Amino acid sequence: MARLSSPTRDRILDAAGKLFYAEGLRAVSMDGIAEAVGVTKRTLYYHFRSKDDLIAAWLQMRDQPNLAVFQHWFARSEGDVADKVQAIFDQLARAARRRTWKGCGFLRASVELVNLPGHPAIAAARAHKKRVEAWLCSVLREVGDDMIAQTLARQVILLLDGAFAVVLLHRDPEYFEVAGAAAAALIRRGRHEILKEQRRS
Amino acid sequence: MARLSSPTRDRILDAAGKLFYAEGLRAVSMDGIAEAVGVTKRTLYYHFRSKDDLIAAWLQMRDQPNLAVFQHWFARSEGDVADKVQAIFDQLARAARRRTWKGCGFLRASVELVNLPGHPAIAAARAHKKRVEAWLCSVLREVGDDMIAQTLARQVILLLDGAFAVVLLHRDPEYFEVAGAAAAALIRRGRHEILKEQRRS
DNA sequence: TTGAGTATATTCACTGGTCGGTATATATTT
DNA sequence: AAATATATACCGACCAGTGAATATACTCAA
Repeated sequence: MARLSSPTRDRILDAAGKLFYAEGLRAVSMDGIAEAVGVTKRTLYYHFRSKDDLIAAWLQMRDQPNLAVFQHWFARSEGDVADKVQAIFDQLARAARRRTWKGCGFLRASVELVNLPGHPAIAAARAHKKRVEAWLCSVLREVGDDMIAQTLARQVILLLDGAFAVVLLHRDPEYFEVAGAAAAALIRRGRHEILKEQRRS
Repeated sequence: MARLSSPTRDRILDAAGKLFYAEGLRAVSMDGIAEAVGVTKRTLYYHFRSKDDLIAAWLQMRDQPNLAVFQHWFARSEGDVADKVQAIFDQLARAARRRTWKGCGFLRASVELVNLPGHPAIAAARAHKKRVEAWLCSVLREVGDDMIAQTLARQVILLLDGAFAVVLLHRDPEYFEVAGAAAAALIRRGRHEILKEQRRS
């Protein structure tokens, strides 16, 4: 039986993930992955039951690190919450200038697997995006009550994923900055409404 | 030589488009399309040079009608510009409740063809999204000057495409409503800034 | 310490099926 | 007869996945 962790398994996940992100899930064959890892295709099927399993394992593996990058960018930056959220978009604009940048692997997977609604990779993508949304909600809690924070978190997520899609299409990182400005404006407006309510009471 | 228009050609485009939208570009084979049209595969290749050509022709054909739907929803609705833009999101929320809804075909094509940057379908998708953005810019011109209108148009596009992506992932049409509220808020804020400047002068 | 036995890990060679695309022939229309 | 349009049958390449054999590493009794 294959173990849950082994050097070979990690090498497979790493190489396969790079290929999936660079070329797309369906554009990458198991033969191609095997060659990239320097291993026979049979070894792939020793460590993973199927290609679909490998895809899902890759996305599950990326969940925590991806969220950690957002949290890092947020924590490192100066200013109020709106500034810190905007900093995430600025960093993404920088990343998107690299030729190797190809958008969000989770969103892309959900598009490529749109005809397989029960695919485990889609569940992984959903879980990841919900974790990001929940984290945003927690840091936006200082702006307003639960409902305001939740709505703002959703709006930020919409701008974030919108920028992923639009920048991938037009290859124009400026959209990340425009999205960041919109996110900051919405957050400040949320805070503003609270101040208005405080004055009222 | 194949003509630019013929009943058979139209039937192919129609059936192929439905399949592409429902299943994804790579998940649909030319054999499958031929069977759906009720025609031999050879006939497909008489009317279209390749599968890639067929994909591009489908997206080019969808450009104008898709934009027209947005314009129709905008024109039919009551209220100011912010309300009318929000109405587009509300209508999309309604559409997304259908089981057959699968997001935006243009965005999905750009994701599926991410490893073929020069693909004609990507050019078609870019042109379509830019046309939508330009139209939004023209209707937002009444809110502020060219720069304000352009920024707002981009922010609306970001929320629109973000909602396409997020709703496709979570299958939760509510995100369209949240996105519409954000778009309306940003537009009203744009108008508000103008009023402030007018007061100042 | 060694050697038999066992679980783990990997290789080679292969399969059935699907894919995009085509060579050739044949209708149908002008 | 010439141009347009469709059908039959086929090709080589690629794809996900597998059967059988083998190498490596660990376990434990003599």
